[in-house]
Amino acid sequence: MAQDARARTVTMLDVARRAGVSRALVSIVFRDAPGASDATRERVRAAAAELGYRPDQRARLLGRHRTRTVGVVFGLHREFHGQVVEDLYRAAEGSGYELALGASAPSRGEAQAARALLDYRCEALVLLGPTLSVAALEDLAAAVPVVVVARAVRSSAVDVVRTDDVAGARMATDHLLDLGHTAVAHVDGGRAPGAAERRRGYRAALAARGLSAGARVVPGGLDEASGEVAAAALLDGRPTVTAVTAFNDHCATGLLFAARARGSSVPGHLSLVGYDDSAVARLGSVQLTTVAQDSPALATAALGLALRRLEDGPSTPNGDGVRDRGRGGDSGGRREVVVPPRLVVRGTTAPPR
Amino acid sequence: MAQDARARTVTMLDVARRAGVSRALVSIVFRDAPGASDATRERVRAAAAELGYRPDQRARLLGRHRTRTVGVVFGLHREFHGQVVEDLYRAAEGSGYELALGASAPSRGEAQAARALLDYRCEALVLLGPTLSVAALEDLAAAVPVVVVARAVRSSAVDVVRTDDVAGARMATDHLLDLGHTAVAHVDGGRAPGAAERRRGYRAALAARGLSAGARVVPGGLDEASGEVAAAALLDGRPTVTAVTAFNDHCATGLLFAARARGSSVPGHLSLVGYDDSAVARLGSVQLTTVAQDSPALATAALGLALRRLEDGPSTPNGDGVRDRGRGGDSGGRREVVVPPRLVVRGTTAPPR
DNA sequence: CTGAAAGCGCTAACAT
DNA sequence: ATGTTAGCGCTTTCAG
Repeated sequence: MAQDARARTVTMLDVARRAGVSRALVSIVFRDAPGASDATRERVRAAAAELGYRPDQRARLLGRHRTRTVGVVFGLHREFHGQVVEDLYRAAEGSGYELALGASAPSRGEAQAARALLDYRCEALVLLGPTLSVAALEDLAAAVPVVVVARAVRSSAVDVVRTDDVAGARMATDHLLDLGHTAVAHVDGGRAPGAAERRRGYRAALAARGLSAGARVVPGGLDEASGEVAAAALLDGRPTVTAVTAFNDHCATGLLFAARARGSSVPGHLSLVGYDDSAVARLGSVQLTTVAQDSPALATAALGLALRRLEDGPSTPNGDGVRDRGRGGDSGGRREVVVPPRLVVRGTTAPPR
Repeated sequence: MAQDARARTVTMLDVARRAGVSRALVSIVFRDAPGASDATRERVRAAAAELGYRPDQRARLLGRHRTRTVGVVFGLHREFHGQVVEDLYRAAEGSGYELALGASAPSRGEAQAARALLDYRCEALVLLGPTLSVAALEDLAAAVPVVVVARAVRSSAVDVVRTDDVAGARMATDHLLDLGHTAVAHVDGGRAPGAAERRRGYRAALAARGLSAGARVVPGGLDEASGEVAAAALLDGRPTVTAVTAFNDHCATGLLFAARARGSSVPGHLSLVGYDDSAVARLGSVQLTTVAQDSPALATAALGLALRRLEDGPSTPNGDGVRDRGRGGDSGGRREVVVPPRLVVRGTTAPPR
């Protein structure tokens, strides 16, 4: 029963006729706007259902002056981004706003994704761990409110929501130090968003115990392969460290595999802490000690900031209370929400032996 | 220099005025339609650039009768989907069609994602490994051409593009059998797309050597945790198998960790084959033998089928040659493209000892 | 090559 | 409560 002749698109007028009312009435019903009796609403909805009518979003958004759509740019290959996107959907539910996704990947730039989203007239942009230059971000911010998630951008043009990575890395390092380790290395994330902060947290922890001299930052990255490379630097020859904090769980996993492949047991010979509390970290047979980011909180805050910008627009001089120009003299008072991380102690960390 | 007063949206008319031409001209230029001198095009583009004009996609799509947009539904937490989506973008480049993303996740159903895409009037839908019922798929297919990727849907309502999973699983199993293993188990993917085929390929390989009696299918899944659970079933007590094929690399990774945690070496005590050739599989310290799916081919074929449906629409009775109603008497002749898998032999498989 | 004009499927005043 | 009527920003035909 394959209906090959695609039915002509059902329009509002069709529904109106079917229900014996005017088009405006149908519009009212579908917008849940006041001005229609319950009986009519019922009738219209029934007619629509029978015809399989669904309002055309393009037309809706065009007619309305606002799209009430927030664009989200995320990395297709970033596990953590998937989590945040899911939480953003949750956060958007019932907010009256829709989400539009723009994917970035090695072969598809973030700028391109963002531009495409703007072409659909998203009213705001949420960028997950963007690697865009500050100039590029400000460029986007010139068009719509921009919220950067998981990267500490120092620009008065964008809002920022991020985990306190300095604190996170510090917790991880302190945990190792508390266990008695004195030779702790950090495999960093290079130029990845958050990497600088995590390096800083690591160094701060060492400094606080007068161990700065022993700081050892090894080049890493955000995938497993980078952890593997770091393992070579760290473990080949006579091992000089007994513990490592890695940029993230992926990196830590690579390191873990590589360490075990070399016969060094974790946490026997080497203690290891990751970051992000990913799926692997939770495995019973991995039990990676890690620093968890509160993705729901990040998502909620990000969407919250975006919506606040939209609601207290420049066109609404006197908002309903909350004013966001709190500090400095810069117009708009860009905001930064910093979410605390949480250390999850599992099985890859133990006292040195 | 934060410009707080968002500039009023720049419209085509603004560009026209600035360039000293008519609106129609601007339209022509931006559509790359014939009817404007090179000099004029230049002038219009310049004016647009100065004003930062970007055509409004909503209006564009509304005015045009076609949206030339293909909707893609993918799983936010499926690493392989990310790969295919990236390849779909590549495939779409220069095709004259745009992609619109709809994400599914535990908290956001595929149907919901698909519906949202249809509300934007996508002309076709590409669904990656959907878990939707056949009825639901046919429902969608009633509205637009639907291409299902990575799942063997037996319905005349949708086109299908998939890896030959039976062959893939068989290659994996044969490889183990060729190495001399006789006790080979399969950790399956339950009800996941492709799981049934992979079970079948596994069984076929055993049957071909008269080993059917020793077939052992262990319940698994598509994440690491499922592999871990399977490991318990397989390795606790006296191990009864010397080799395992897993539903995918994630599952295999869980199994690998769990096996090593139990002190059974891979491939020493246990040979292991995954599926998908994911990032972890390629790690130097993992070197997982696996079955690779040709993601670029899948993406290209999927988009190709979708576009073919759109171009040889029912409204174009006599296409430019290719006819897709080849077999059976069903209207439309649904197509299926089966892409061959490729066995990648690495280090987790070895002869039994 | 240009300008006028109808229409895409809605929304949102404004009348009745 | 219900109908009428302009738009929204663009595409596309058609006569200049």
